Amino acid sequence: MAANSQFSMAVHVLAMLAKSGEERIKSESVAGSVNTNAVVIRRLLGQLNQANLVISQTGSSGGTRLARCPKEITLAEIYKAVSCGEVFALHGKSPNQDCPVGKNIEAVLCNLQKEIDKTVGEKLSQYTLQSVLEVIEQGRV
Amino acid sequence: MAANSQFSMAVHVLAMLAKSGEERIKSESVAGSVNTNAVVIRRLLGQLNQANLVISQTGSSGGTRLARCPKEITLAEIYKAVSCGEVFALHGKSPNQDCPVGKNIEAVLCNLQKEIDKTVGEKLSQYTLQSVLEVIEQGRV
DNA sequence: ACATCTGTAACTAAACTTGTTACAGTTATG
DNA sequence: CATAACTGTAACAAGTTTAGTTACAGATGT
Repeated sequence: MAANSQFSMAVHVLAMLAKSGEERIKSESVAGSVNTNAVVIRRLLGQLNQANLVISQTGSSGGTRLARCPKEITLAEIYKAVSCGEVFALHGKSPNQDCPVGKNIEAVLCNLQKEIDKTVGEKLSQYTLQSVLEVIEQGRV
Repeated sequence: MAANSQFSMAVHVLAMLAKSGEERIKSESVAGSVNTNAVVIRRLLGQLNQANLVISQTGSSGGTRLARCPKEITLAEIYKAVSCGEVFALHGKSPNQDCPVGKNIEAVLCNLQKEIDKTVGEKLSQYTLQSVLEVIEQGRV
């Protein structure tokens, strides 16, 4: 279980909130659908809250709802809110700077990394939470 | 050190092999440039070998060289050869099938995953090992 | 025969994600 | 105002992954 599934979980959670409209949903309910612990959900909601995607209320009859209309939330925003960010990682240790390849490879890979991340972001921004919800409610993909 | 940097390492390694042309390179030499252990390099070369990107020779004066011309090796092939594959992971546990969202979200995310992976592959196939080598040798990015 | 490589198994250490318990702080309600 | 019902968050355990290491079998040139 070491693969990062936060984006998947985030889309799931936000789809539920989108479906519920103005109504506030409890972390326990969401956890039931995602099939995990409520604290895991609250941790995730914390990140989504920081990204201004949801609004939570504490106290009795508290819960969480979307901060914006599902039509205005793109998957790119969700990805950005929860991801560690990079499709692939650069070297852990720095390459040997005395080697002509080692000396320049980092800059090349860093630029490539940015470009790939940008490409992923652009693709994800083609989808909104609304579009995801529509597919889910139609039951066909 | 848990972020997957195999793609970065693979590009580095293959760039070195590309620069050396027909000459066979020892894993020890490559390890010196990447700044890691020779066994790590040999493990990586094993994957690149399975993908028909390199050819290794055992025994004294053995080593590894590219299996093809750098112009014919795209970064997409390299990515495919070493990556675990996915930009984001699906849920670890299955969502609650009794929930209308939980029931359908997996299929939606799975399709999305495939599409993102395809997008990354297409972007990476725009670059060849040759093009990477040219940037490295010019020293500017 | 021997030195020099690759290939690979086995083990360790570090990092990360998830799950879980525990508890402080907030809010609605009788 | 007391209590029940929430969220927010810290702290810790467990499982997984990656990288680094050591060790050694097998291949090959001299």
